[in-house]
This record gives sequence, C-alpha cells and structure tokens, in this order.
Amino acid sequence: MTQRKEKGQKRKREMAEQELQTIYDPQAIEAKWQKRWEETGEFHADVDPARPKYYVLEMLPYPSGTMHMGHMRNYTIGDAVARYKRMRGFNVLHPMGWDAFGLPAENAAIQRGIHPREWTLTNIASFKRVCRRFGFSYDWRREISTCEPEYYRWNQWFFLRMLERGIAYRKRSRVNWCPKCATVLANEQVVNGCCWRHEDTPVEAKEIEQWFLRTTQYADELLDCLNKLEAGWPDRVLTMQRNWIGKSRGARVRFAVEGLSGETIEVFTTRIDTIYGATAVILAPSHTLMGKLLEGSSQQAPNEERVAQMRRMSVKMEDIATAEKEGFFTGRYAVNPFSGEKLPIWVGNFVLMEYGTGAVMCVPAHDQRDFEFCKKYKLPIRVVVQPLAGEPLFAEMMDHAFDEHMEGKLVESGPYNGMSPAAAIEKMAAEAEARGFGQAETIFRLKDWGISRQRYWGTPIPVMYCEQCGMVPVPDDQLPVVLPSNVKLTGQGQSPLASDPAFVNVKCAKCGGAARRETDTMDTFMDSSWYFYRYADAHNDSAPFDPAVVRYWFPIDQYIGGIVHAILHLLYSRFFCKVMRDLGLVNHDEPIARLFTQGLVLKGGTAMSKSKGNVVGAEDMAQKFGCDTGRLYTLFAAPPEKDLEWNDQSIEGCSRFLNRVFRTFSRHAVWVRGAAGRKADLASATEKEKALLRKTHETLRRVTQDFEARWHFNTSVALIMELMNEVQAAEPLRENCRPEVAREVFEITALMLAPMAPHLGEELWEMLGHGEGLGKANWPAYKPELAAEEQVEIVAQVNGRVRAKLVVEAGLSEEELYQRALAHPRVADQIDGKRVVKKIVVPNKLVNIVVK
RNA sequence: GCGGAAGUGGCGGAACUGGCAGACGCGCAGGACUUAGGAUCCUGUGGCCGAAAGGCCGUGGGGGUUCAACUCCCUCCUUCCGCACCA
Repeated sequence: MTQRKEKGQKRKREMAEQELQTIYDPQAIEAKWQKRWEETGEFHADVDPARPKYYVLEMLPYPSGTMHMGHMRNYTIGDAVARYKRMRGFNVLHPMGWDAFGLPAENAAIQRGIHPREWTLTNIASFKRVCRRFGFSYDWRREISTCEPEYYRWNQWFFLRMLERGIAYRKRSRVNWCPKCATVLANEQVVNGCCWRHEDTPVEAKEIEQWFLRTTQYADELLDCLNKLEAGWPDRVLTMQRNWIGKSRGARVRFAVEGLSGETIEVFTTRIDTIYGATAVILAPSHTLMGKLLEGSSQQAPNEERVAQMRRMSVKMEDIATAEKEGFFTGRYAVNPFSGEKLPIWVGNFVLMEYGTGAVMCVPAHDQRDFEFCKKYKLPIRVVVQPLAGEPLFAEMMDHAFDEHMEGKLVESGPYNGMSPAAAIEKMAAEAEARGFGQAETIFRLKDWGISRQRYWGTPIPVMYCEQCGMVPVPDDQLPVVLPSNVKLTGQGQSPLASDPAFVNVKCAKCGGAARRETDTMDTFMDSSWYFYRYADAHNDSAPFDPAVVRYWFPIDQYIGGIVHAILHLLYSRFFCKVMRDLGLVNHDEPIARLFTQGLVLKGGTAMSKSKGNVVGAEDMAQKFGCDTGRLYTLFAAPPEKDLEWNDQSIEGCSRFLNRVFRTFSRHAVWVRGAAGRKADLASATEKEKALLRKTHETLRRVTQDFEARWHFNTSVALIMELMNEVQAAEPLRENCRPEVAREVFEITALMLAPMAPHLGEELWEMLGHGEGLGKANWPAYKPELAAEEQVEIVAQVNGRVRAKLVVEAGLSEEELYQRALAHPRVADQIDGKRVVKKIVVPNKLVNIVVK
C-alpha cells in the first residue's frame, strides 16, 4: 500500500468516528440560531451616545410575488456589513420595512378580485418570512409598512407642512389618458405611446389639476450638494443626477410679433452671442401663442391641422430623437430686438414645450439642429462667429454647424463684432436687460415633482374643496385621512376614491359647510422619500420622529440598493431632507453619506423576474442548501457592484465548502477546546505551525481590507477557502501542530465567516467552546508579526521572462538578490555568452537581468 | 448623437501602487474509497510543440511607452447601462 493510500484510510477511519457530528445540517443550525437571536434581541439597537453608531440600510422592497435571489443579494451585502460593523464595536442600526403602496397591487387586486390590502399583506407576510428564514440581522421592532395609517399620516403631515410653505401647489398639467380604459395611465403604463392594455390605442394627453412639489426651488442646492457626496457615492449616480437636474446658463430674449401688438415670443438661449445669426424663430407645436398666430393667416385651416398632427406625433417618446425634423411657416414674423431684422416664425416638431420657453431662435450656422432644419426648408444661413484658427467659414460651404463657442470671434454682429463669444454672452444679456427685452437666466431640466395619482392604493392627499372657502387643508388633528377600504376598483374612470361618497363628502374644516375631499392619492415615491427617518423612531405617534433620535443616527452611513433608483428615489429623498432641514426637523443637508449600488442577479442573461420565469426563489434556495450557502454564493460569485449570472451548479461549490468547514471543525472540536486559554506563541512554533499561522493572519489581513475598503467579498470568500485548503493539507492536524495553534486558526476562520455565513459562524464558534455567541465577539486583530514572512519567493527574469523562482530569506539586499539570481543555473544558462546591460532588482519580489 | 461602465481559459471570476496572468470556485479528465455514488478524498486542467526537460504564443484588434503592461498612452472594434432634438 502506498503512503497516500494509508493516509486516506486513516482519515476515513477518523471521519467515521465522528460521523454523527460530521453531518452539516443547515436547516437545524439555522433554525437554532435564528431562535436564539430572537430570544436575546440580538440585533436590537437603541440610541447610545457612548458608542459610535453605524446606520446601514438596504432599499426597502416592494412586496410583490415571491422573493428571489436578486432581493437576497441586496440584503446579504447589507447584512454582511452590518454584522462586520457590530463585531467592530459599532452600535448598528439595521432596519427593514415595506414599500407597500403602489399600482401593481391595485392591478393584481383588480385581476384577482381581492382587495389590494389583502394582496399586499399576504406578500409582506411572505417577504418577512423569507427575510427571517435568511437570518438577516434586522431590528424588527422598527419594521414599517407604508400602507398603514400610522405611517402614511406622516406623509400627509409633511404634505401639509409643504403646503404651508408654498412648496406644495396645484396646477393644470397633462396626464396620459387611455380612451378605451377611460382612465389615467401612469407613465410606466404607456408603452410605445400606447396603452399597455390596448397596444393599438394611442395615449391621449389630457389636462387636469394636479398637485406638485416645488423641487425646482432646491435645484441649485440639489446640484451643488452632489459635490459633497463625491467621496461616498458612485460617479455614475452623481452624473445621472447632474444630468437630470440639467442646469443651463443662458438668457431669455423677447421677440415682438409683427401685426400682433403687445404679443411677444420668449426665447431661451445659451448662445445669445449668436443672435445676429438668427434667421427664424421656431415654436413648439403646443406653444400657447399658437392659436393667435395662426388666426387670420391665409393658411389657417391647414396649419391648424398640421399643428394637431405634430402634437399627436410628439407622444411617441421612442423615436423623438431620431425623428426627421418637420416644420412649417406660420405666415407671421418676429422682430430681432438686437438687429431689428424681421424673422419668419415657424413651428418645429423638435422644439419642446416642456423645456425653456417652448420657443427657440433659429441660428443655423451655430446650432446643428437649426442647421438641419434650415437646410431642409431652405432658410438662409448666416455665419456670425468665425473660428480663430483655420479658414474662415462661408455659409454655402458648411456641412454642419460651427458650435465650438470657445474658439471664435463675432462678425456681422453690429457693435459686438470682434468680441469673444464668452464676452458677448455677458454684454448682450446686460444690454437686453437694460433695454427691457430680456435678461440672463439659468434654467433647469429638473421639473417640479407631480405627486397626484388618480389611483386608489396610495396616501390620500389631505385637502378638501369647499364651495365657500375653496381649497382647505385638513387640520393636523384630523390626520390621518384614512384610505377607505370599501372602494370598488374597476380600472375605469378617474380616481377610484371619487366613487365613494362616504369618503368624498365632508364638512369643511373652516366653515363647516359642504366640502369634497381631494380624491387623488400621492405618488408612492413620497412614501420612500423619508422612510429611513421613520426607522429611527418607528412608533412615535405625535411626530414623524423625534429630532434628537434622528440626530444620533443620521446621516445614513451606508445605503445599499439597485442602480434603478439612481435618479428619482434618491433625488426625492435628498429633496425631502432639505425640506425637513428648513422645517427645523433635521440638522444635516444630505441624508445619505455613502451609497452602494449592487449589480443585478441574472439568469439566462436577464434580470430575474416572475414574468420571464427565470427566478430562483429564496425559500427554495434556503430549503435546498441552507441560507448560509445562498448568502455565501451571492457574495462569492461576483464582486457586489457587478451583475451576477446565477449558476445552479456553481452554488454547489459553496455548499461543499461550508460542509468541509463544518466537518473539519467537528473533527477537531474536542481536541481544540482542550487548548482554551493557551496562546499560540511563535517562538516555539514548528515550521508547519508557523506556516499555518502565517496563512491565517495573512488571510485575516486581506479579508479585513476587503471589508474596510473594497467590499470585494468574492475575494474574501476565496481567501478563506484557500485557508481551509491549507488546513486540510496540514492534516493530520493533530500530528502536525499543537491544539493552541489549531485553535487560533479555527477561531479566526469562524470569525471571518461570521458576517457572510452567520449561522454556521455561530455554530463553529460554539463548537470551539465559546459559551457566549458572536454578539459578544470582536473582529480579530491581525498580528503583523505572525503574518511576516521569513522567506520569500523571488522571480528571476532574463529580458523580462521568468526563468527561475528562488526562495530566499526575506529582506536581502539588492546586490545579494542579484547574485543569488545570477547563480541560478537556469539564469546562468540564459546569460551565458551575453553581455549584461541592465539589472533591475525589486526587493523581496523580483530580479530582472537584461542582456544583449 | 452625448455620457458612463466593461471586454481575461469551456464558465463565474482573481491579479491591491507597472513586477510570476488565470488565485478561488464551477465544469471537465483521471484515480482512491465503495454494493453503489449525483457523497467524500487525491491528481491534472489557457493554447500549441515536446516522451520529458523545456520552448513558443496568450488578457477584444492594431500601435506606442517601459528592463517589465490585464494595468499607462494613442487608435479602432464590440457589449451593456443611462440620457436622448435640453435650445
């Protein structure tokens, strides 16, 4: 029999001895620890000024359908961080709740003939069960659900505060209307410009009164504060937010309309310096002046038809960008206030009513869109900015607009000739203001936040309309305005609440007369814009939260969620924070210090979703492998910010690994426990022991680094796997090292695993003889003296190619290293007969000898 | 069109500040133990040539800087994401 065979048989006997203990039963272990955690209130955190706090939060889920591994990835990352921070001594706030209002519940309810509340509560129960099954370290005392009056009354309260300050206001605005459903559609329900349920029916624009929040009042601050977030937020998100806010400096200029006394067309431009090159004024099809302009023109009827057609066209957002430029002459002229020149007024499909003033001055020589438009309709092109370098431009020869405004000087621009565009922009805006036909202006792409939804399953907007008093806010002491439960949902008509007379008819809070309640509900983004404050003080029934409590916990140290919320949710949350600050409720400007956007979990190349049928259910996973395996796999399979392609085979590797860890620990548990209290000292350690300790502490060093800086948990897992491989290679352990050494190795291993596979971590910790759970354990300190290498492997290169590897004592001098490399036969061979032209020595790493 | 991210074995991925490309895991191949194995353990596993020693090639393509490039520079290609006629 070979030696290896003997070894194998011996190990097998050993394993058989321990057979009863060597079966890793994740179901039993996980249930055991979850029960224990619950009993001890392990994850409850309360204000404690004596300890440093850490608020880690995962975006609250919308409870629909089943929880899959895509959800779990988010929470696993957050949980690993929460547990790590606890081990580091932080007072960790880690809550969970439910984004429970929303359209899908309403639709599901209509489809199934049940109440949205029933549907939602069922889903919440299921989501919560799965979260518990995964053992996430949430403080469940703080659980919130946005569809409960205890929560949404504060939405209403915030709304009323905003109303008082003029931040909430009402105006007529367009909504999407499906004529077949006879209902308002949410933007998400508009597919290719058509109703999602009637794909052949174009959505119509309908104007109704709606509530808005003045986010634009904070536009500048929302933009500027992004700079403060640079250290903690992904660039991608900052960029998206900057683009969304879309600050643009320019000028507003009024053009008088010929033949319509007193009427002017306002134009916004960032290039007022090119105004002498304007050859037309172009209006958006839905411009408010359109009716007056067309009235009485020779082409009135056909032109009105054209406008109507363009308005219909502009619904299809899909191909707006690529659509051919269309337009026509209205028959009227505007006067360039600078030059006095008469410019034809056109209508153009590429001018947006929603941006700027809904009208542009058309400067074909210096704007590519205007250029294309004028080429198509044979409008004149006039160059008014010439490049500083190179050939002068001639209109007839241009094939695209010259819009590089940094390098040019003005021509054919009256008194401004010779100026740089930058100087002219300033001078001309001042001139416009002095002469009363314009001024410098900054505009934003950001629009006010429309929060009215003609839906049932949301927070009622707390106002009423009285014939005598007009709009009357619901007084605070009448909050909450409770969402009635017995409203018939048909998916037809306007706001479902309007069909409930018991809800609608109310006594005016001012005069006591007959009034009608507002029947729209709030956008659910309202719910999620401040929920993380509520967690801090979840059961306060006299205020949304106690400012003192919030002061302790805020800002959120780490927020974790999907990139899908990069713009709206986060922007609204930041807006809310600023409003709260101005209300004196909080003392910070930004609610979230650090943001992490995790990647998606894909199966078959696309994100998991029920409709695609590619979900891996979280509960199934816990049932099959145990949740620790599921957690470990989601951390191991990819770095957390990248998308993760789910692989049913690959996860078995993680299962095997945890099994192996469990068996190794149980095999040696009794032996190792015997060494409790004894230190593994280096002085008396054998080479094998030193190697093991070194590997352990080097692993600890790098895993700690992963948790502190990079969050590359995939490499952490890999490192721990390597360590276990090393331990396995050192078998039979009892012959190769003393129990105190093994104990140190095992303890560190258990502690490192704890944030990622917490149930097994606890179990292993207990196996090592610790009576108290990991709640009392600290993250181990890495000992540099144990990780220090005495010997290092040096790569010896000749002309940049590896020719040999030599193991030498650490810390050798450059010259000594060079000599050692030179002495290696394989190196010597390569150098033989050639001239050494250069030698590069990197201490403890490499020697490269360049020869000719 | 603009902005951003990324491209490494059969697959997921590693390589920290320019210093051994492919750690770790999956898969695959061979073996051990087995009545059996979809359990467990061991060995091998980028490609080509070679019995081996070893050699050559290799990180999307091309070029460059360097003793040394997945890493830096230029250029092109591809994929994904966001914005999309923003005046």
